[in-house]
Amino acid sequence: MPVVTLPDGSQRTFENPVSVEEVAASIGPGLAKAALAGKVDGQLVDTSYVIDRDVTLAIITERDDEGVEIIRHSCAHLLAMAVKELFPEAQVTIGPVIEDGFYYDFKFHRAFTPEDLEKIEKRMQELAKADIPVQRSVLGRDEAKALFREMGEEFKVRIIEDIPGDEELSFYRQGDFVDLCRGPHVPSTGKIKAFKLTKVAGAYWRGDANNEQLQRIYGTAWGNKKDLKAYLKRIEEAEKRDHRKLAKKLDLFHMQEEAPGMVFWHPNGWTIYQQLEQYMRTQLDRHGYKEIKTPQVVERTLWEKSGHWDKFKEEMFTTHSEERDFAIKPMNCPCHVQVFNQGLRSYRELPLRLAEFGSCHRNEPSGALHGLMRVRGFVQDDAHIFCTEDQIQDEVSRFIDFLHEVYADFGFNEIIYKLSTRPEKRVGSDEIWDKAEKALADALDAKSLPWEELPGEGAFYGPKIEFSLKDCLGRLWQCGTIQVDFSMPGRLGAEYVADDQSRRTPVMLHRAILGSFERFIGILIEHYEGAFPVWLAPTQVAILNITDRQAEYATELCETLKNLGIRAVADLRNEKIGFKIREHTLSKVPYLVVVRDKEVENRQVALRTRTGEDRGSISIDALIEELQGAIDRKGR
RNA sequence: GCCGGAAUAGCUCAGUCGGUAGAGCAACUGAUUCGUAAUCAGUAGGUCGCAGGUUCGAUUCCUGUUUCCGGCACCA
Repeated sequence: MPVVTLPDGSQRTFENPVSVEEVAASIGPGLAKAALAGKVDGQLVDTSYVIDRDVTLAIITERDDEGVEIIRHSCAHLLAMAVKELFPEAQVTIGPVIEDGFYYDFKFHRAFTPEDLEKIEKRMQELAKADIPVQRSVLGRDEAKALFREMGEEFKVRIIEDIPGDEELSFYRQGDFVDLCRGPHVPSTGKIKAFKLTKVAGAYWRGDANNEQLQRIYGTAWGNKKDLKAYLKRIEEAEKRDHRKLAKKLDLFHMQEEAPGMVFWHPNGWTIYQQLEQYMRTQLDRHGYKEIKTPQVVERTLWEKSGHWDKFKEEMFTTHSEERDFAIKPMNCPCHVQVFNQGLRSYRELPLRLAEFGSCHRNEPSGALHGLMRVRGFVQDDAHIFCTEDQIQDEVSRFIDFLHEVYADFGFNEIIYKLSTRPEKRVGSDEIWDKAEKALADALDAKSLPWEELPGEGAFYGPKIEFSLKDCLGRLWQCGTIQVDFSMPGRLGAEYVADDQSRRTPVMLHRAILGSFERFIGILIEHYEGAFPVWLAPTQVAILNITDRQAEYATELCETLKNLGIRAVADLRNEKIGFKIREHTLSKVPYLVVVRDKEVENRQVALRTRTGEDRGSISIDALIEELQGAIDRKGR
């Protein structure tokens, strides 16, 4: 006599074992129809699951996140079913749920075309409409292997071979299509109501570039049509924010064929870049860093000593002169150690924080390039802290404060923290790793910051914390990092004299807050949709006259503002005011100042913002106060 | 680097089932001095990414190549 406890605390007693579906039906026909799965004692199960003991049960519907996930997963199966019907020679592999959707990888002798995709989607719609029941079954390992081998599904056989022997193998059948799957799934294909195939792409079997390449079909699926529509809208919005498109509109930078992965900054973009650099320079100084500058072209031997040549020679740009090989620096750290190595260092100088806006070049694989987000030539807000092991935690703690301050100035308040710990292949004793990992974890804990551990993801030379920020669309961007390095100072002969007169090797902390300026600006463009906060805006205020009568006053006002360091322009063209307003609004100038005869007479300005807000006539002093207040607020 | 797609005027795009191309905006010229998101008229602008091939003829078809786009892999 199972007693089922529902989420509202109510209990139902049944005479005999009952299925989830039956429980739902006993509550109401609407729920029975909406039921996608059940959650029995916290475990997701199919609606066909039979309850034969006392349990807690929640009926999962499209309103639950888990319900949407199940729909996505089942939609992947529906996709595979449609593909197998239309292209019987295609082989199925895996079809997992991803953010906002799913994909399914197929082995097929040719690539799927967009027309294929249309056909497949159409077939999926028919199959969904047919409301085909989805049935779960359990098979023995040999039986299952034989089944798939018979169907010619070699990849499924390989997957089964990789599943630990003691695990139960469950299968889901809908019509003639069977797939190995953990489940749960929707009870019938009719529950899949809102989906769309989005793209085809190549993908490697098991994510390994050495394996054969498969055809991956991506799709999105939602609990209902409304959510699907909202999602498609969201994608459209994100496309409008594309920094590559906005860069053209706002004349920020360009890239061209002769310099792939390199940026040609235009005056507008370079203004933003300069604001960032000057801002970081001030901040670094305030936080006890010394700025340095090191060479761009450094002999290969140094990269051999640092260990980079071995691992990254393919990705380094090289050149030569007078029989010697050089590399254009891909990173700054070895050069910073050279600066540290000049003269005999004392423990009293530690921690020594050396910062550089170091221009680096990496010959990234062509397929990786992506606007400003992944480039071959970039500049980091890079710094290296030379310190003792005992100073690690305090330095990390200071760094996190510094980083929070900077991110807040850009309006990024949601930050994700990840701690990557020792990988299998590494240098340094376990004792040192214990200490370093603990120092990083303690620094995070001391600030009560939530963090996730990524075991084995640390660099071979030490553990690291990675800081990701969330933009206004909820996308995550990893920007900041602090990495402990036990290896390079030793390799490059860094030493200091300790208080007991012994010579010791310092620990080096690699750290960056923005990451690369290029990428960070790319993120900012998308985050602000090109409407930069006043402190970063290429033009902060545009002064517009109505007729020539106000030209002199407008010019004078523009000069006054410029003398205060405000980026002002006077637009004196013989154009209608509406035209000028439209142009400057489209170029997202934060403040528009209109001067009419009345303003000239009263030495005032009529203020309008780029959002269309009319602030009326104010004095010049009030304008200056407004502008400077906005500049000082930064992105906060 | 791998798979697929794309490349036409400064920008956004149309077009040619093989007969050397067109729109809007921008630019330029002229007129207009016009109170808060587009004044009117005119002019000019393209070896249709690059290199080969097929063809009487290629921007169009084929091959190669470069770059970009979407994924995958990579990311010191």
